[in-house]
Amino acid sequence: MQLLSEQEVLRRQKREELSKLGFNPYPADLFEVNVTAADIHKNYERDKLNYKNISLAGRLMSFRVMGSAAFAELQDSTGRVQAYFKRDDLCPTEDKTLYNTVFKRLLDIGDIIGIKGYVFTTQTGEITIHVTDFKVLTKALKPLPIVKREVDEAGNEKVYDAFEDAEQRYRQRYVDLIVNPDVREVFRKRSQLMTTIRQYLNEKSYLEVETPILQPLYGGAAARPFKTHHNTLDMTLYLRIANELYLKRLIVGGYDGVYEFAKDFRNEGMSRFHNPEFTQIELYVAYKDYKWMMELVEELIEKIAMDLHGTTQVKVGENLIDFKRPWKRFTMFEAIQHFTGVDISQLNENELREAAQKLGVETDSSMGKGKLIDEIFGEHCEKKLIQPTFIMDYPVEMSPLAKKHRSVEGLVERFEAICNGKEICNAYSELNDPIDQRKRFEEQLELGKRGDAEAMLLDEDFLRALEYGMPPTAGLGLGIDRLTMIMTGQPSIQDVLFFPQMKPEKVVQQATAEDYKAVGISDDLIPVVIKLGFFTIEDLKKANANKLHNDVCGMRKKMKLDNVKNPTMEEVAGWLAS
RNA sequence: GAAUCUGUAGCUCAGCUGGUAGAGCACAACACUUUUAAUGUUGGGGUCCCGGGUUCGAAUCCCGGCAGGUUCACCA
Repeated sequence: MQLLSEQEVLRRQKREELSKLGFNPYPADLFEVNVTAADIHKNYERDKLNYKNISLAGRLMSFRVMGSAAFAELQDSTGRVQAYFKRDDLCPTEDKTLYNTVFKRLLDIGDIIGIKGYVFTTQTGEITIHVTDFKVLTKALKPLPIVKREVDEAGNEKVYDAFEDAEQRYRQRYVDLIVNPDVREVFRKRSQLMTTIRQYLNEKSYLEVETPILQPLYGGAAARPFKTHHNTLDMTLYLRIANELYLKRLIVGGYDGVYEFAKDFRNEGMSRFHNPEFTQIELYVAYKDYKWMMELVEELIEKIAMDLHGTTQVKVGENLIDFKRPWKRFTMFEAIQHFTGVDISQLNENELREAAQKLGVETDSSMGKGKLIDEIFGEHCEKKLIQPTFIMDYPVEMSPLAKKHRSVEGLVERFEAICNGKEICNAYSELNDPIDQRKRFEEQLELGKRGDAEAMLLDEDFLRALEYGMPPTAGLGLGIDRLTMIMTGQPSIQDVLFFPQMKPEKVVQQATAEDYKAVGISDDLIPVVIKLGFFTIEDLKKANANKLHNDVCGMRKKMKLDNVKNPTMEEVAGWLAS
């Protein structure tokens, strides 16, 4: 048995009443739509003749009833439009049921209806649909949060009773999308962003591919995986943490360029920058290097900004970020020198550790050269890089899949683009020397043995592929969620995922109607017992029979259930004894 | 994982030093033929997150849970 609020009960009654009057609250037949709200607002003024006979469907979002005439707002996928309902137009005969009963009494905010009519402009200047006929398309049983907006003379929008509780918005994203148009817009932009990337890469004739999500060995990144089991094969499988090694196999196979929008899964902490599943696009192009890839990233992301905003400048929180090419470029050593004044490029491990400590970076003995450099960078540089910036040439220890630098010992050909203090992409000249790659994997295995839970595994099949020969290749991983956060100015990753991962909703313990009946409580009295706070039979059994009898009779009266007979003392005792 | 804040009506929130809950919107009824946060009058609606404790008495104080936000740490 479900506990319903007064409004939910009422809407269920209205649903019944509609049916009785012959209005199916959930009709099966299609409703012909020939216009959208946005279309009307955009084109009506200069093309009035075309809006004499329109048909539109949407959700009722507000009512302003004034006796025999009323205004309502209808929301479709493109926005809202006002509709005018006039009793004598809707009901030209003596029978005023359609207006008086169906429209005024049985419709609620949240219901979905279809209307037919013509467009006009009201005395106050609002473009409005004069409704000549309407049809109930879906009765909503739950009330929506009512968010009211007012636009003042300066054009500033004021929002009243905003629906902004993050938990409710994420758990019931459908409600969030209904009442918060800016949320709908964020996800539209996310989709546009992916379309722009796809078009850009397709124009270059790169192939969009799909590779396994269930992998017997996880690889391509340093992260802890989700583990699962295949019954028929009776084997452990992992949800991918990256698709890098599979895409490179395809480059070995002879494609010049491959990319995949990949859902990756990492079994790690959650925060406003981390969701257990996230989307990354990975791209591999043969015969290119990381410098070439930098040019591509600049061009692609500048294009995304233009497509989404019509400008290269995007406001993110307090910062105005400009994606206009060319972006600033630093080697990692240059960046550290720039922000700390210390040149660490010639230091050995002990000198590095000393330098790190002087700079206030916490160190421990397990940290090698690469880790130390990375820590200094993370502590002193990354957060300060607001405008898009390329950081190039990383220590080899941090990058087991990247090719050794063409001219500097101890580094690899790798870059990251940092924007708004966060990494948005990561790219290398890919390591294609199978002997070197095997050595790097073996070093990772050593790290694993020392307890590094994120160390990579050795992938024999991947090495076999490299042994057949992979051309020099540039590779890129670009985080779609993080890029969307920046491009839409959203502060947390949950705001760019429709359904972010959350702890399960707590389910309130609740006995069913059958449970109550089983102990001998009649249908009529079940709501009374629930109202008294006995949500489980267990709770009920603990009650004192005299008090329970008294309470039930009292509550029955309070709930004005005049048709329901009070139980006898013996009956109540029977509930508890059964 | 740590620190910190929050949890009261369908929604947004008040509720002081403890005295069995309030507002606005939403809902119901009535009035109202171009309103726009429509308006006016009247009314209904609460597991005050859950469980303990202190007390004559707890939404309020204490302890423990649960859920969420923020910041930090690890990771993209």
